[in-house]
Amino acid sequence: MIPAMESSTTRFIVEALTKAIVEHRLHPGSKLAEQKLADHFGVSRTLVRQALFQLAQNRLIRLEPARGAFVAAPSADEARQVFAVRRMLEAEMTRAFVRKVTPAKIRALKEHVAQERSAVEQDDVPGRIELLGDFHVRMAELMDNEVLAQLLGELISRCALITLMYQTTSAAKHSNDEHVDIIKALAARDEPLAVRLMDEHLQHVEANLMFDRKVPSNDIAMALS
Amino acid sequence: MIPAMESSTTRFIVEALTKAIVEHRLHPGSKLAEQKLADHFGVSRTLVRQALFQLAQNRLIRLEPARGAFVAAPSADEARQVFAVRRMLEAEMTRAFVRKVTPAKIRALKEHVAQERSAVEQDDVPGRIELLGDFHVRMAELMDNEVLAQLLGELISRCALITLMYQTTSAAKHSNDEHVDIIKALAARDEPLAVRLMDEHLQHVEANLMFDRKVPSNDIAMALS
DNA sequence: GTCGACAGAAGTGTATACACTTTTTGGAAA
DNA sequence: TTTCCAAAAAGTGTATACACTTCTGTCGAC
Repeated sequence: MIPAMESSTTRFIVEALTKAIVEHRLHPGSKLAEQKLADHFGVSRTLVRQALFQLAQNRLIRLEPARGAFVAAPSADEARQVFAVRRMLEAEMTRAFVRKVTPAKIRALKEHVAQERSAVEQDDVPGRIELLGDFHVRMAELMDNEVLAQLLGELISRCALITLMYQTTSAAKHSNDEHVDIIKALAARDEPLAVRLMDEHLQHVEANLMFDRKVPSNDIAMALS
Repeated sequence: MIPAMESSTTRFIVEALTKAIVEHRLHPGSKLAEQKLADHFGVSRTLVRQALFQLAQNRLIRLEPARGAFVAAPSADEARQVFAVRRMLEAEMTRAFVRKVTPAKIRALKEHVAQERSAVEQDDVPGRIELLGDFHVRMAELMDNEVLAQLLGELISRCALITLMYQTTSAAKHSNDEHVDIIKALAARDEPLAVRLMDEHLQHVEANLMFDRKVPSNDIAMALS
């Protein structure tokens, strides 16, 4: 390990693991053994541990004392809470967005939705999940509020895990359609409609989750390769 | 260091440092040298580093590569963003609270406000800051949404740092009074009024910050500009 | 006197060592 | 075969070692 690697090594590990978890290559409940991860990334356990601590703060993994790290398996109850917070935050975000809307912003959102559509149509599951979530982050970014964007990003990471645990494939197209409708309302500066559509959209996403589905457990070497 | 200390040692360090930062015993910009902290807490740098990483994720400190950790000094712009997010989140939280209000919840809030008042009257600055912030966290907790409570808690920690950097003493009493008014509106189940009061309250808190006050910063460039 | 270079000190970044805990395993007893 | 227990293996938690970077202060060139 070259020391001048800027310490963003940890960040790299965090992102690789986040991606693997969010894209479901690492299943909820899987054990993340430090030495195995260290070997895989070619670093010492030190850096892996730092990364695991960060992931634990993001609630993507669970750390059990003296037992190790496990990919988080959010309960249905936690899922409901996360969605409740998202609805609160995004309702107001939508309001604020309408008040500050510009043609350029609408264009940016439309472009994003087009990408979504193509991912949905190609049945690109990981890409689809990421893009459908990013729609909401993109809105936050367009409001020039990094704090909001980052917070929402974290919430949506948690949602992605939940979504991938529970979401049916058929719901994706529906989400994409709803995004289109939301943009129309935003462009029309119809605040009540936009807020209502956003709220209903999030309720639909939540309602379509299948909380009774069973989740498998798997091995890390395969998922990260 | 006894190994069976459960690894909550790190948590202890995080909390001690958080308290010190939020109570302004560590000034924004101060350097946090790992070995000094390690000596102070009687542990190795390993645990201190873990704690510093966590604090960095909470935005209470800033980590500069190869240079070390410094107590964060949120910019006025960041303060505005944080408050914008709080207003979004808490407006909706207030709405939801009104819909789920019970006499017991009102009683809990009233009790809390009484504590606030006593801290304000005794000029207990750290206690006052903590309690005034906790009012909002308490509301979140009363809604049985841990995710919301924790998120708001983090936001308010950041606000506490901002507040302590910028808030005038006189504003505290005002905040306390506004909390009383909010509770009245909640008890009366007057949703529009409660939401409006909460929004105005947060705007007042923000407006009363003195962004032009010179902060005791170690950053020479800023101090001399 | 000012500037720059260099040596040492101080400090961070990563790896490794070691103590302790949990899990696994192998076999003996029932 | 099943159950239980002990010993080994594997794994986590913390401390320490060492390489590298940044800072500081001195000394010589100008």
